[in-house]
Amino acid sequence: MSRRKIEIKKIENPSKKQVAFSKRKGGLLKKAKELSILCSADVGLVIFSSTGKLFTHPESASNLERIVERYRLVEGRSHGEHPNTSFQFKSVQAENERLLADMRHLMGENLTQLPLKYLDNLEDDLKNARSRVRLRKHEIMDQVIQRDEESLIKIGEMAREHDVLRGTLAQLQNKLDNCNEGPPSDYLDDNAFDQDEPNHFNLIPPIPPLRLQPSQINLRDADQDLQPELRLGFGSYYKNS
Amino acid sequence: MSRRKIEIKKIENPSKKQVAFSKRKGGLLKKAKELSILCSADVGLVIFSSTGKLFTHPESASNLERIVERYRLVEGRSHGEHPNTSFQFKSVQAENERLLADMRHLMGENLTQLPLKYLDNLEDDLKNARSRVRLRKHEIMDQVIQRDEESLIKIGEMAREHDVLRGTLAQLQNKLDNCNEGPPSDYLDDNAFDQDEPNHFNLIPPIPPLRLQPSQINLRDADQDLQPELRLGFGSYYKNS
DNA sequence: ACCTATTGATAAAC
DNA sequence: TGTTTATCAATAGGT
Repeated sequence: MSRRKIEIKKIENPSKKQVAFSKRKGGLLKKAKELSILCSADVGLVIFSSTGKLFTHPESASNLERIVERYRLVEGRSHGEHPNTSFQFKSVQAENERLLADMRHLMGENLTQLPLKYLDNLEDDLKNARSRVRLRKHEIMDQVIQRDEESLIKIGEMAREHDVLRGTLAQLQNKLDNCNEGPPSDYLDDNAFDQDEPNHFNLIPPIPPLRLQPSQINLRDADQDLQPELRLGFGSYYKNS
Repeated sequence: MSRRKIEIKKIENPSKKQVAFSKRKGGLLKKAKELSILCSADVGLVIFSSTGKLFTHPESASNLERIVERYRLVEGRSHGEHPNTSFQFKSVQAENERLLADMRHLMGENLTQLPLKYLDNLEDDLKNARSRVRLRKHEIMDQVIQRDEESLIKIGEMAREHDVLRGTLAQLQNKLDNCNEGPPSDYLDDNAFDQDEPNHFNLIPPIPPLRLQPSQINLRDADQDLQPELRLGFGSYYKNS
């Protein structure tokens, strides 16, 4: 429905996916509303974006809740299920189990019962995930490198300023020394450096001049022995079955 | 969207309403499915016709039930009116959140807040997982190939036996024909082939001899267009945080 | 249910 | 995110 026909399969490009989601969500909600109005139908629509954001028709939660209840009533009747209080808990628990199973698969575990086609998809997902992770790593590394370069420049500038200040300071110190040997003078203003204490320039320790060091950061090989707390916490989610 | 623009208001004509409902219901369900596939979104749609008939996406009641539960969780959470406030429930829910977060990372999503070290570990995990998946795939493929070869051998043996049997059968047929032209004979025993019916060898249709076909199975490229239900159901497990 | 003129939805580009 | 535009898809009305 647009400039070009698209195949109905998962959009990998996150940006395109987001745009498509936004547009199609709007279209779907609109059509849901139209159907409900035109045909006096009870239409309930819930949409979770892949980022977990919720959108519904109708917008009113209580109205949607009514439709959900109606659905439960009809569906429960055909399956002999009754909406008891523990249902929610069971449902969350069941979702947990599914998540755990998928998670294990994503970690390359418990693969023995999976059909070849599923494994093929899994490998594909892992490949895509890894390339996204690599992309993000490179983004971060580029940022760090850029910040590093900027820092070096900044440090250079500061070093030069610092040298100038030291020079000035030395001059002032000399003049002060001369003054102490001769009559008092007002060359120095107590507030010139916003000091709380009176002048004790001769007590200021000599500051070594800043010099740039060639800083070779090897981001790739750094920290091969990573902190355990930075590992995926997956292993800790295993349950006894 | 059609021959004439229509106003979005209740269709009074029952016949037109029924036609419109049928068409638009199909379109809505189709678009719901498309959105869920294209954008990895969790989409639940229930439609009650004005006559009370129920249509849903997804068609599977358990999958829709899961989405409904997810909706309830999110909606209840935001309104603080969740009836089930037991500690157990909350803990399962919290575990769910953790699983989801890790899951997203394993799918290469929501990476922006992760530190470089974590990403490094993640990439490592993904690499290892993928190699395990590949290993398992190859195991399966090797099994299939081996079974295939064994089957070919077996078929070869059976084909040879079959030829022998056909030869014998032809001989017997000839003899029987000769007997029918001449005096009766007892060359043939009714039970020789364990038949329920009396001999009607000339009624047995000719069986074409089995011959081996070179069977080139391309396991790698087979089924590139995989069934969506074989995909990881990850997208559908997202929740609001 | 099928047909098709027309409106509506939307992918790509900005 | 919003707007525009060229296309593709859905569908109202007719058969």
